[in-house]
Amino acid sequence: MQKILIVEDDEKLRKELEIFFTNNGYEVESLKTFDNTIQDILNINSNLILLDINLPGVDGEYICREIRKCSDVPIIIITSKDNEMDELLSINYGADHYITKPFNIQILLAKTASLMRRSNMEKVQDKINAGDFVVNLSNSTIIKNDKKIDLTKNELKILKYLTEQRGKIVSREEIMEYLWDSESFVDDNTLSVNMTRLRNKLEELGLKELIETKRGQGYILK
Amino acid sequence: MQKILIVEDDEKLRKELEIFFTNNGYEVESLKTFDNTIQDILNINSNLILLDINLPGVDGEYICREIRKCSDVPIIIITSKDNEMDELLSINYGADHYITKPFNIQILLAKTASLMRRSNMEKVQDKINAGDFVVNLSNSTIIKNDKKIDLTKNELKILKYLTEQRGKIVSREEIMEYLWDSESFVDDNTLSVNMTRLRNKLEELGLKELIETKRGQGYILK
DNA sequence: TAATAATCTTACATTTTTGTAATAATACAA
DNA sequence: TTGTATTATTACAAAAATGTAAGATTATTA
Repeated sequence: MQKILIVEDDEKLRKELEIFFTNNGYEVESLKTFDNTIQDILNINSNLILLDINLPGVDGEYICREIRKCSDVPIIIITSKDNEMDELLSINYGADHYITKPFNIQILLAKTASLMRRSNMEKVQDKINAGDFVVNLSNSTIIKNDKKIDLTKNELKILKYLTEQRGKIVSREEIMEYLWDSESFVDDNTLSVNMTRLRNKLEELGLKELIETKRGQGYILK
Repeated sequence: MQKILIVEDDEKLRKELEIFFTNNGYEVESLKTFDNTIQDILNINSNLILLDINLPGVDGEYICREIRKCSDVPIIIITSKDNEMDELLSINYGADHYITKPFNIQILLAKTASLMRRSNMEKVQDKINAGDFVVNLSNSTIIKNDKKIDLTKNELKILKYLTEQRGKIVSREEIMEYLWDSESFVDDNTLSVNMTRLRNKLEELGLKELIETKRGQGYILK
């Protein structure tokens, strides 16, 4: 169940929001005192924060920034001032959306749902979709159509590196540094060997000549 | 250089946007005819799309959904109707933001910048930041403070799985299915062994008793 | 408390991954 | 074309990862 944290001093509005979001299937928690706001907010592990920017004796902008230092939780700012500077500021200090009082609560609901959906999807994006194939980082596999092949740690790293810079030439030195942290001194030829191994697996998937050698310059993933 | 694609039939507004974004350091491309809109949009590889929802003879909602099928590019909807249904709809069919004409162009600039920043960060999120430690999927390592330890494929998968559901109890069966695809029939005890190995590495990092056994139920990452 | 079932630990054999060495192939310049 | 530097390939040995077996712990319940 998704949890929404409400940080709002106006008791009437707070209650209204609590009831509304509870009725719409969310778990709701809210802050009623504001003398230790940042700590309180960070202690409550929520999926979205509804934050009134004009709390008594609290710098809302500062709070927003502090939250952002520790967390990517979506933040919706509630403001009562309708001028544009407010909007600009809220964008700049890390909030994901703002609404001005009074607001339409159905729109707020749609926006919270949309932000949470996005934030959930962002959780761990561990697949690189390269169009003609997909690299799965946590399984260490490459998938094309319905064929799947396991990659070893080295093969995965090379392929990931090249895929991220698809279309660019990547030097052998760069790849070697990425592979071996330039700690242990590994023979230059070892890269060639690993390259061959990767290429063989790619060819098993029908990805022939995906990695092209640019003699004297490096490799390029086409 | 970031590229913005403008899809707007009002020539005056289109020109204005082109000039404005060009002056602000973006590469701008725009659609002037709308008889093959979806294909045109998909062919132009842009970092953000500014889409007028009321194009002559074109269903903007449909376009938006079609784009979403193929791409996660941020979409900002331009609408002239100021009623709420429009906003709700735009949220639901995949747009990231909407603006109503006439709009303040500085606010639009801020919003485009913010959406593009977010979308760029989303590219490959291959690290799980768990607060007290970080799991790096492409290196297959776990990092705490400045200490780094290599994880094997199995250890990584178990830790990833538990971390993603931190605070929840995860059954042994679930983990085993995740580890071995329920293809090969691996002994139940093998999980225990892998668990021990992972726990030993975690302890090397000072992460003692991070994974707790819930006898009869599974494991929980605290 | 004793019996039982669940989980843990350790040691070991097998398989996989990795790096190196020796040799081959290739592209490019003289 | 020939010589040279760069990259590729193959085979092999060392290292790492993995699964299994056997026995040890631990929690739960009768």
